[in-house]
Amino acid sequence: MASPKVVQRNASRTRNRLLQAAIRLFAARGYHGVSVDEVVAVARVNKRMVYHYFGSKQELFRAALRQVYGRLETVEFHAVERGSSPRERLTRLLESYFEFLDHNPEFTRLLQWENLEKGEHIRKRKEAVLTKNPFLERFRQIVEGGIESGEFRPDINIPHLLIHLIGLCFIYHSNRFSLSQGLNMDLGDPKVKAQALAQVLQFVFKGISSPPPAARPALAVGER
Amino acid sequence: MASPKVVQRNASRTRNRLLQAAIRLFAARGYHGVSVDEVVAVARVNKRMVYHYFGSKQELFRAALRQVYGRLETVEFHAVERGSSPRERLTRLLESYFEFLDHNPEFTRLLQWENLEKGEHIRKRKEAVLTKNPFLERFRQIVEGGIESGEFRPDINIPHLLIHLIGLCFIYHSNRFSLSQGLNMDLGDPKVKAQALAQVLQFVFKGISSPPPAARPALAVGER
Amino acid sequence: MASPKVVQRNASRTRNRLLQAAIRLFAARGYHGVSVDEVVAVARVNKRMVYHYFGSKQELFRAALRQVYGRLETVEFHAVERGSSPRERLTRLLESYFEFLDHNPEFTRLLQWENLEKGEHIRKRKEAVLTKNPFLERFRQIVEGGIESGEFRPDINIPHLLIHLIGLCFIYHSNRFSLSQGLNMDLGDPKVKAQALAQVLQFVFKGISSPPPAARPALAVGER
Amino acid sequence: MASPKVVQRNASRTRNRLLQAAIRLFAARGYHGVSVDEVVAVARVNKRMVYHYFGSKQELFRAALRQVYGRLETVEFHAVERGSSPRERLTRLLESYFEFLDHNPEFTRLLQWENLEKGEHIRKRKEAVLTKNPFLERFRQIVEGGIESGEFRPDINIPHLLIHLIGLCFIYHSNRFSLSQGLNMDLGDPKVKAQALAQVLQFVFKGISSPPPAARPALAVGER
DNA sequence: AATGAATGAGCTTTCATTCAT
DNA sequence: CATGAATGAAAGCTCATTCAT
Repeated sequence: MASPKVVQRNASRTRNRLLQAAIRLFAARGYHGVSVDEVVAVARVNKRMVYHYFGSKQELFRAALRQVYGRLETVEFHAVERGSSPRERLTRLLESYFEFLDHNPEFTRLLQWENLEKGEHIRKRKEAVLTKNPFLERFRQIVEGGIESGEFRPDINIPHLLIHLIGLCFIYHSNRFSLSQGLNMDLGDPKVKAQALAQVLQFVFKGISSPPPAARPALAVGER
Repeated sequence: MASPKVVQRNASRTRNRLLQAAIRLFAARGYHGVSVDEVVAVARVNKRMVYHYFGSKQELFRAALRQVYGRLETVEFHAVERGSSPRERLTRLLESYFEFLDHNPEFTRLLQWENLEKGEHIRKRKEAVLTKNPFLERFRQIVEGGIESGEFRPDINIPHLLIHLIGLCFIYHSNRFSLSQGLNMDLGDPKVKAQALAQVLQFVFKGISSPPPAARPALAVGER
Repeated sequence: MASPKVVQRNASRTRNRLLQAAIRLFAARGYHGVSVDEVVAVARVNKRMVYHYFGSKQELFRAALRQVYGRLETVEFHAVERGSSPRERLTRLLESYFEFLDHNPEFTRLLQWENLEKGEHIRKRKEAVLTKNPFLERFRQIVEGGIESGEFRPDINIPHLLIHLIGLCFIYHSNRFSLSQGLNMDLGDPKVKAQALAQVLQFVFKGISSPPPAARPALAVGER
Repeated sequence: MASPKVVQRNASRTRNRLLQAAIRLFAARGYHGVSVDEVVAVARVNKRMVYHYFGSKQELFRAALRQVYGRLETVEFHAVERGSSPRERLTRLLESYFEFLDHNPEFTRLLQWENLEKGEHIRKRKEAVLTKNPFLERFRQIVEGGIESGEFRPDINIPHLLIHLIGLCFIYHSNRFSLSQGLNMDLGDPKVKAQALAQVLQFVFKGISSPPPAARPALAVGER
C-alpha cells in the first residue's frame, strides 16, 4: 500500500541522487570540469530534473557546496570537551579536524575550488560558511583557557595561530599530489598520515606552550 | 625588406603574447574555465597561432605552467647564503619563499589548479616540478647545518618540517578568500601580511630550536 | 464537503484564468513566442490544467482566438440602427469599429498573428471568423440603402469598399509602432486618434457620396 | 589562378546564403517560429557560421530586416517623376508602392512581424527604417505641388493622408488571408489585384481633389 | 479537480580544432 | 608567419507533454 511518504521519497530521492553525483563530480573536477550531462548520467536521472530541483548548474554547485560544508557541523566534539586540560582538548580538536579532512576529501577539494574561483559561487548568497565554523569558537575557548591557566604563552595571536593550525593540517590534504611527488613520500599511506598528525601536534605545542620557568632567559622571544 | 631578426622577433612576440595571456587566464580560472577564444582575444593574436606554436590547448597550458614554475629558479638566494647562522639563513629562506608566493599569485594558483586536477597536465610529461625545487635542497642543507651546530633540535623530521613550513606559508595565499571572510581579516593588507610572516617565523623557531641547556635532560637526544 | 457549485466555480475559474492569461500572452507575443510554462505562471495554475481543459497548447490558442473574436458580436449596434440616414448610420458603424479596435488591442493583434501564420490555427477547424463578422452584413445593408436612396454613388464596389474601410481603420492600430516612429507622431495620443477618425470619415464620404447634380455647393464638408 | 576575390566570394557567399534563408524563413514564420537549425538547413551551411557572421539569432534577424527594408530604396522612381501633373505623379507613386508590396511579400511580412513584436529587434539599434522612407519625401512634394496648383484640396492633412494611402494599399497584402476567407474573394488573383489598385486610386482622388468651383459637372465621374 | 515529478527532443550557443589560402 | 572560414560535437537550458497519485 502506497503511503504518501512514497511520493516524497521518490521526489527527494531524485533530488538526492543529483546532489550526491554533483558532490562527487564537482569535488573531483571543479565547476567547469563537469558537465550537466555527466551529473545526470552518474545520478541516472533525467537532465530536466536538474533544472526542476535546482534551477541551474550554478545552483546545483552551490547546493553541493552547502551540503558538504554542513558536514563540519555534524562532527562530534564530545571527545574534545572531555579533555582534562587545554593541551589535551586542543590535541583532540586538532585530531578531529585532521581526521575530518582525511575522511572528507570532498570538503577539502570543494573548499579549494571555491577559493580558486574566489568565492564566485558562494559570495552571491552571502552564506558565511566559515563564520559558522564550529571549530572557530571552540578553538578560541580552548586557547583562552590555556592562556589563563598559564599552560599556553600569553602572547599568542589567536587568529594567526588558527591560520597556522589550518595550514598545518590542510596542506597535507590539499597538496598531497605535488608533495608526494616532490618529496618522494606517499602522503596517502596511513602510517605517514599518523606520523604527520603527531608531527603537527608536537610542532604546535612547542610553539604555544609556556617556557619552563627556570631556564627561560635563553628562549628570549622576539629577537630580530 | 624585413631582416630575419625582425621576423623572429615578431614570431616570438606572438608566441610570448599567447603565453602571457595563457598564464593570466589559466591562473585566474583554471584549465576548463578558459577557452582558446578568450586566450587569443586577450593576446590579440590569430587563433591558429595557438596550434602553430603549442599544438593544443593542453600544451599551451603546460607551457604556462612551466614558465611560471621556472620563476622559482630565478629567485635570488644571495641573501640566504650570506646569513651568518642556520637560524638566520632559514629566516631568510622563509622570507624569500613567503615573498615569492606573495609576488607570484599566478604560481600559487596554477600550482593549486594542478593539484586539484591531480597533475593531469603535468604527469604525462613526468616533469617533476617540485623535485627541481631549489628551496628543497637549500632547506635541507640549512636544517642539517643547524642540527650539527646544535642550534636546532636533532629529532627534527626534515620532510615533515618542510611540509609544515610550506603549509604555514601557503595557506595564507591559497585560502586567502575563505580565511579573510571566515576570520573577518583582510589577508591582503600588507600589515597583516608582515604580521603573518613574523608569526610564522616565531612559531617555527619555537618548534625547532634546541631547548635551553638547563632543562635539557628531560628531552633525551641522541637519535639520528 | 464542498457543494458541486463551489467545485464548478473553482473549476471554471481555473479554466478562465488560463484563458485570460493565454489571451494576454498570445496577443503580446504570438503563438511561438509564448511557452506553456509562462501561461500557467501568469494564470497561477498547475500546468497539467492546460491539458485538462484544453488538450494542447494549440487548442488553448484557438480558444483564446475564439474568445477574442467573439467580442465583435457583443458590440452594441443600437446607435448604428438609430441613425436617421445611411450616411449617419455608416458614420456610426465606422466609429464603432474604430473604437472597438482601439479598446481591443488583443483582437487586433491576435488577428494579425493569425494572418501572418496564414490561419494555421484556425483553418483546421474551418471556423470562418470573419464571415460571422456582424459588421459585414450591417455594412452591406447600409451601403445598399444609401445607393438606393441616391445618397451614395451607384458604382460602388461593395467588397472593395469594405476592404478600404477596414484598411483605413486597421492601419492605425496594426502599424502603430512603425508609423509613429516613421512619421514622428504619437498615434497613441487620444487627440491624434480622434483626428484620425475624423479624417477617415471625411475621406470616406468624399469617396462614396454622389456628385452634386449640377451645382450642389451644399456638399459642404464637415457637417456632422 | 586564384584571385583574392575567390576567397571573398566564398566567404560572402556563405554569409549571403544565410541571409537569404533567414529572410525567407523569418518572413514566413517570424522570429520565434524559426529555429537556427532550420535556417542553416535551408542555407546548407554549418550552424557555427551563424555565430561567426552574425553573432546571434537576433542579429541575423536584424540583418534580414535591414536587407529587406533596404529594398524600398532601390525602387525606380523615374516613372513617378515623369508624370505631367500631380495627379498623374501620385497615381504612379501609388502604383509603384502597390506593386512593390505585391512583389516583396517578405517586406510586408517582416514589417508586420516587427510591428507585432513592437520593434524589439530594431529599436535597440535606433535604425530609423521608415524615416529614410523615400516615399515619404516624394509624397509630400507631390501633394504640396497639387495643392499649390489648385488640383488638390488645400485642407489636406498630409500625414493622415499618407496613413490612409498606406492603409489602403497595405491591407490588401497584410490581411490577405482573413479578407479572402471572410469576403469569399481571392485577393491573390491578378485581376482582383488590378481591380483593387484601380479602386484605391479612384477612391483616393475623390477624397483629395478640389471640388468643382461652381458647376464643373464635367469632372463628373461617370466612368464605370 | 488538481498536483508535482518526470520525460526526450530540441533550443541557442560555445567548444577545440582544421582547412584553404 | 599569419589569417579567416569552416566544422562536428557537445555545452547549458527549455520545450510541450504525460505519468502517478
